[in-house]
Amino acid sequence: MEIHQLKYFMAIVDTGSFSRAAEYCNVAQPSLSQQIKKLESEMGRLLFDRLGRTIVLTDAGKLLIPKARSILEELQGIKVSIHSDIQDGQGSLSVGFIPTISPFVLPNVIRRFGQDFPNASLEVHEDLTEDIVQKLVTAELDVGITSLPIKNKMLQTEELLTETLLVASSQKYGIATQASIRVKELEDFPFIALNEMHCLGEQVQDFCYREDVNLNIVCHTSQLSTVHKCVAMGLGVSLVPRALALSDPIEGMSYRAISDSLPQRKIVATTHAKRQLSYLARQFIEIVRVEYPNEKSF
Amino acid sequence: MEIHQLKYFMAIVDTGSFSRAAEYCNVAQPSLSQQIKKLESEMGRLLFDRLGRTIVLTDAGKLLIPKARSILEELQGIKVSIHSDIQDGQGSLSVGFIPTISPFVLPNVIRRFGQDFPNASLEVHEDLTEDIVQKLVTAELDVGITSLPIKNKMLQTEELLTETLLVASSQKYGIATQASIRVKELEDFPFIALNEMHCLGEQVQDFCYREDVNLNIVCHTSQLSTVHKCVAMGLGVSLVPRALALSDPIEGMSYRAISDSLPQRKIVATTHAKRQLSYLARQFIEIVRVEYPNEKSF
DNA sequence: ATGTTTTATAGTTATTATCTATATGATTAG
DNA sequence: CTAATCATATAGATAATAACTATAAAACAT
Repeated sequence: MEIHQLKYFMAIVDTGSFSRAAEYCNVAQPSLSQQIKKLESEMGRLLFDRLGRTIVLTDAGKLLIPKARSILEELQGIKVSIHSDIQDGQGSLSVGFIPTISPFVLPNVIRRFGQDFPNASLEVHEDLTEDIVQKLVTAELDVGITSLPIKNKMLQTEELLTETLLVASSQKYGIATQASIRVKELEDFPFIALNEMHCLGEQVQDFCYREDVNLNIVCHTSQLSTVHKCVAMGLGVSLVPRALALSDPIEGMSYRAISDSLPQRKIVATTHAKRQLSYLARQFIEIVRVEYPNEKSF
Repeated sequence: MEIHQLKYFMAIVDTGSFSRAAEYCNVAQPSLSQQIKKLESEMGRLLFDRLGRTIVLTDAGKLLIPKARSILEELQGIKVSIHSDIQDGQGSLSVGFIPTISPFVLPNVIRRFGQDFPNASLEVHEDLTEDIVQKLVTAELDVGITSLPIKNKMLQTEELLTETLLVASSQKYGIATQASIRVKELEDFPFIALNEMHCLGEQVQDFCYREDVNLNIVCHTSQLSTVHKCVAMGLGVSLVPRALALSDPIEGMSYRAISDSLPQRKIVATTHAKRQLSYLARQFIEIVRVEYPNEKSF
């Protein structure tokens, strides 16, 4: 059964004749005769009784009408309907965050996305950069919110913001109240380090290496929140993302910028270079950009 | 947009690859590549992202899946569904009765048909033979319940029964109580005649002409029920269908067969010779055959 | 009867889906 | 890092098929 056969059938039904239907369909009349004959033989029943000059629907023909009409309408509407479904935010999106970003942005982003796209289904993964990269490559994820560098050349990144790392410390250390903090002063305090499995841990290491700072690391933890708590307990100081200070500040702690050299990380939306970004993905990235904590300055 | 394109699309979705889908569809792989490309260009959107070895659905692709599946299933089911709709008695039927039949059979036939085919829509016309013939020819009617002769050669008839005409009279006349009635005796009583516009009127005339009976017609009416009432009032006798006596006998009247020559009319189902009889039409004819009043004998 | 109209059939042409062969590009193995 | 392998895309040829032209057959109108 072919669509043009159903079209011809409906045209004959609507016009009441093969000839007029042929004209309407811009084909020659014998084409209709042939195609209807095919349709009839496929259905195993006549669709029309040919009474010489006039034709009449058989019972099978009558019953075919609503079905044929429905199929043609459905087909007709597909293109437009997909277009509007997309604008409607229908669809699914699978995104990944690294653990040193998700705590600050995930809640707001999920809420906002849910508000803006109630018909979309969102799947969120929290993973280390490495795993996110892998899942982006295999298309398990549509978008990854990570920090640079992303070295996989299958992927492309879109910069969202540059995030400063601030010196976090409790009041116990003088660094909390100094007029300004210089890089080299980091050596003077015990340091709470994030495990290198996190890109943030690496980034801090790299920064210190570049700045020739020899940290006095007294603790390695695998979670940023643990780092934060350790600092709050006065076990040492650390370098933490500005967003942490904005989103989850702990009472009595100070978060201060270094005056002579800013440690920074670039937050990016990472996607597969060969995949076209879906509408939802683009909108999601914009939501992250907007919802990323960014109010006051330090 | 063509059906095979949707089939290929779904096969690719189901198998996850062009090659496997091609195998599944029993076509070569390039055919799929081409047809999907066509589909994509018609939709104005990519359906798959080609990531080298693997492919991933785009958002448009994901949204197409349910629509394509629904259309294919609908198409798939059409043949069977029409078949079962017909067995289900779905459809419409337009039938005609002549006025000298309808009073006896219409009510029962309509009731029975409605019970047997609750999903069918029945349209009943009461018309003179001539009009029924015309409407059968133009296919306004599917079936006509008439009496012979039907001379139009576009039509065919199927015999339902042979109906005897009985001598109807009131007790006023001796004919009501005689041991037997002979044709010639009809001349001895005033006769109530049905207008010749009715085939029954003609049939009575013809019968009398053949039997060389000279009726003493005292009244011409255009309705059988009027004939009946006139006879009941003792204005004369008449020849009426057996079914009238069975269906609407009037208290105190006699309905008796002629002993030496039976006037009869053949009741037939008339249909267009070139139209195939629908299932409903066949069933309808059988219902008329069964429901036609036929209990006792006279 | 004759001309007109409508559908069906026959044979041909044109379209187009499919095929084979091969290129391109990506992942896997050595 | 190169070679082998696997998957999709492209090119050109072939085959299937829908469409065409011409004409027949049938039915209706004049």
